[in-house]
Amino acid sequence: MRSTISVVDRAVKNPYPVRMARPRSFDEKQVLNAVRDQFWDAGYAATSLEDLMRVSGLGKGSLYAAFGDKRQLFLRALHSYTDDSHGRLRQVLAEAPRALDALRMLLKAPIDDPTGAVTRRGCLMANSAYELGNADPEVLAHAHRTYETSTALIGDCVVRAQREGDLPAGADPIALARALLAAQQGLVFMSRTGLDAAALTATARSLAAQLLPDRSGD
Amino acid sequence: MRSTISVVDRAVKNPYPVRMARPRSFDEKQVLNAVRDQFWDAGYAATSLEDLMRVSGLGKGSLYAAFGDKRQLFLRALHSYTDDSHGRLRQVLAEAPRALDALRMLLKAPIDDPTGAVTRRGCLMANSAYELGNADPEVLAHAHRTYETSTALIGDCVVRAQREGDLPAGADPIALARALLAAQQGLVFMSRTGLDAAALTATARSLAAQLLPDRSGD
DNA sequence: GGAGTTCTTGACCGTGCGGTCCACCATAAG
DNA sequence: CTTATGGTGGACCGCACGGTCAAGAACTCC
Repeated sequence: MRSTISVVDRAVKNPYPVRMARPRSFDEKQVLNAVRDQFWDAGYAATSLEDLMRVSGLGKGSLYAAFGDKRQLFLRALHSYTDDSHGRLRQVLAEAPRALDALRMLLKAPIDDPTGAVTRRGCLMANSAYELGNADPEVLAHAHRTYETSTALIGDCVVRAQREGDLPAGADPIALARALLAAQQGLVFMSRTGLDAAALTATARSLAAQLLPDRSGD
Repeated sequence: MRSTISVVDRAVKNPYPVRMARPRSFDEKQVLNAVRDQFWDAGYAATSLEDLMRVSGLGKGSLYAAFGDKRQLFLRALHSYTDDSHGRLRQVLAEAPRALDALRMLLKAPIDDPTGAVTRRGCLMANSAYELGNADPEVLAHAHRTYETSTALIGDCVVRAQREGDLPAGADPIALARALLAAQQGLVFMSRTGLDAAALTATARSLAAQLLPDRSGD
């Protein structure tokens, strides 16, 4: 009986069933980050299992035991990415002293990047939707959910900006949020095609000037 | 000597060197169109040679003899696509009685599509830039050139709209053209993720209202 | 009809892929 | 210590891919 009780105690204290054996020698989050970067840089199809083993430092067996096949590992990394992105977005939108500033950041983010290296990678979710959207409905569905969430977050911020008197109260916040999101994705895309920083900046300024007009003079 | 002269004559009249032999049993343009649709629907990596043989109706040998390898065939199809697209863009921009209407069409095009099937495919050039941009500099360079050309065409149209009094004369035409292009790419992208037609329409309207304001009341 | 040339077909090849499996290892409990 | 258990790494497999090639078909010219 003693052993049974001991087993129950252990099950409460840690997730290992019955008995602990050899513990994992890697941190799941670190592996997911490394894998995410690899998929981000090279895309799904162009990333081989060998690449994944190299960047994660794990053997095939470990990867498969821990995450399943390549596609599942990719989906895990993708979810981790979108969760992080939304976390950062929430933070930016919440921390800005004025909501309008936060919204302007959305359009300025793609150009706050001297070398263009960061922006050139684009957004992993967008890249994946483009590469796999036709073939993998789950990726498409996740993209849809992701952008709906982003739209809602930005929409809240638009409402706040309206309350603060920085945006016309009449406009539909969701439509404006979607317009901002579309504009941002467009900017990232143009950066990805190699548009130079100066032109990108001018474009972002033009978009911001018209989608988020300065009403301080009102 | 007679044969030499004959060769010259023939070279002028048709592209076959020296002597005509078995003629091609396919039309190059038709093959390129079929291949383009396949790449468009499935992407580059997800399209196998077998797919290409199926849609073109040709054997491997013929494809390779006529176009080289898979990548070259893809590049040919891509160039054909961008040429056609620019042709249509030129036509739309030139034929519109008022330049502003033509510019509005740019943002409305993604939603003039009841089932969404057409828009869901997105733009082959954009899809390719996303999928291959990291790995194939030539695709990226072609994307860059393509969008520079589009920018120039749209920029001309903006100038015309300014002359016609439909857009503020002060704005930088190129920056506005780039903003419109970015907005359009953003719209196409959101459609690709499965955004429903109603939301897409509202977004397009919101973008058009702010980027191309109605000045008829002025 | 014969000769010469190109186009077509499909069998064939090597490679690299994703995925499986198993022998070995590290750890915890007794 | 022994034993049980889960983690690890790499050898191995089958397959589908992109790409090659040779033999035959289709055509023109003489």
